[in-house]
Amino acid sequence: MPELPEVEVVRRALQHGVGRFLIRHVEIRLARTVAFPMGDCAAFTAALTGCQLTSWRRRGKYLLSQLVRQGRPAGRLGVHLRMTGRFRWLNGEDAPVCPHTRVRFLGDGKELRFVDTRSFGRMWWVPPGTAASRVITGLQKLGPEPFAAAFDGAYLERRLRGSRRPIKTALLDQSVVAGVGNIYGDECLFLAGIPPHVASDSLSRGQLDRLCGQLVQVLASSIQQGGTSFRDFRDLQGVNGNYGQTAWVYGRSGVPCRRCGAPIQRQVLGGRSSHWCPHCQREGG
DNA sequence: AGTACCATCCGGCAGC
DNA sequence: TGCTGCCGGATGGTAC
Repeated sequence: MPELPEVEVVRRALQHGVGRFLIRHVEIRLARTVAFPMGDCAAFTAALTGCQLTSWRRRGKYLLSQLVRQGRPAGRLGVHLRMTGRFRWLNGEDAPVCPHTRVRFLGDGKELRFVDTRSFGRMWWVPPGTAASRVITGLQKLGPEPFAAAFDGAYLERRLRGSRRPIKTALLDQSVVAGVGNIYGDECLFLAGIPPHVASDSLSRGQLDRLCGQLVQVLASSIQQGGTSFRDFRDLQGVNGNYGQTAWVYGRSGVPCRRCGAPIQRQVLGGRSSHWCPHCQREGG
């Protein structure tokens, strides 16, 4: 369930908190976690042993770290947290290895640990000189970053022209815009006053402008809060968030809208549950 | 081509 | 208390 803001918060913590520790040993406790080289834990382990994880960048919900061995580029490490994946940074301290520990990067009394309850999270080693998208296929059809200048109402109008599918389904489509999941999809539709079920191509330019604006705002504010707007999120120290942000509609079906008191509706769209206020989100509104 | 729909992966948890 | 079914990102397949 980490979406763009949570992944960005993790990226920043990895970038600034973990630093360049030297990986002396890699322990893969669940082989399935390694998506490339698929089924070859030894190759993955060999590729990362002796490396430092230097800069971390984010694309959509993917994390990419530059690997450096003895001062030379040694490929990259890609990570997708999926729903329950999280990193734990152990700087000298001891922590029992829980049963959901999937991968351990160890070195000099420090450890970067990947813990993933439902084990859907994935890691890829991108060999030097290889385009990341050749190994991490999900990167290929990723749409623009919400914070990119190219993402605006005009872009959405163009991209969604002729599409009859619900706007909520389009928002979750990573090829339309990268990084939006169910929570922020519902929240930005509420903030923009648009019901989730309306056909994508029936929205006016003004509505699409508003939708873009609200999406950018809600993502930015969540990053600012530390990405703690959803209950399972933990920082690198394993500490649960401060619930800085409360959802307007997500997960609130049946309870009164925080703004107008009308009962929040729930509807399945594209196989995913959507939550919305029938009063604050009206067609044409 | 665009889209809908399904199963898959997995464990926590709500509801009976 | 113990079972069943729901839930969810992304992918890959089928079907229209």
